Amino acid sequence: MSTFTPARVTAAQESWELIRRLWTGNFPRMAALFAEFDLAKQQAFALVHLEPDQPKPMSELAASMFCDASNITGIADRLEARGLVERVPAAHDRRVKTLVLTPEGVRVRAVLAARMAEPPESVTSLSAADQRALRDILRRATDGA
Amino acid sequence: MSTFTPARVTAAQESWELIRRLWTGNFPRMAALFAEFDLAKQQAFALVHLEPDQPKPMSELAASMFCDASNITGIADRLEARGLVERVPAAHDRRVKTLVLTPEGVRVRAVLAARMAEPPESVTSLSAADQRALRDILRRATDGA
DNA sequence: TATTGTTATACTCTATAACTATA
DNA sequence: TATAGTTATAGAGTATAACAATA
Repeated sequence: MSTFTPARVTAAQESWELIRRLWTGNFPRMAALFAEFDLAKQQAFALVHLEPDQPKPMSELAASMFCDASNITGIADRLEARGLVERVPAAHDRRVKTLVLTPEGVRVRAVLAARMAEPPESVTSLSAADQRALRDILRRATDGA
Repeated sequence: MSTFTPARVTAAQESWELIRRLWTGNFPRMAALFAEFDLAKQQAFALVHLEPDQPKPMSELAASMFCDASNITGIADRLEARGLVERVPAAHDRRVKTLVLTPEGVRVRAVLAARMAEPPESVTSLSAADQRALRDILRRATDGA
């Protein structure tokens, strides 16, 4: 165990610490991926949060990204300047602007999402039985959530 | 499954997606914790990366945090201004400056680390058997790493 | 010559508060 | 009045490049 956990650890605490380690261990891989597309981290996440043919209100994106709505303005500006996203006013409420992936945005998002979904070696190197058991337990854990 | 994963998913891919969901689901809790101590995210992480009575060279901290060394200057400045950290020149190499937790830094770090190590409800609500199985699989996954 | 930490620069992200246009 | 998005502001993090002190 590490720095981040006390001396006596429950199975839940140790699991959480190992999950943290698994996740943060992937920072370099993610950073390299974003750099490859010359996208800032939040731009990449915003892109992946958008789905093809599913206009998403900016306020909704802010909620998904756990940030204030005012931040989305700038992020959308930069993605729009790159031609990856378009602002489309909502029909039912003229205050709302939705974000829509452009064809280029759809392409970039597909690659980003696929690469981000690739499990790290720590997971793929588990036995098939462990992989299934891990999935089943995590399904139970995230069931209500 | 979500946005982030393709239609046909292996157990490893789904596990990875569920881990992502578990981790990002904790953003609000972490944000609230950092706000409680009036610390920016990276300041909190830097603090937790430091251990009592273990002077850490700034360059080493940069490596742990996967960021450029130049960023640590500002982060250390702000932690030092708060009285949580001190810069102590290394004896063996006068180019190196180490960061050391002050007594107050030790106290704050202890609380931060403990709270960050608390597993989310998704994990604690698993059966005891599932918690142990999860821990064992994750141990095997992160074994080499 | 190479390395550690600093500085300068330019950019991105962050929340808050004030504004606009709608509702 | 209330809400969606924008703008302005101030602060924080980010990498790059140039610099000082030291090795």
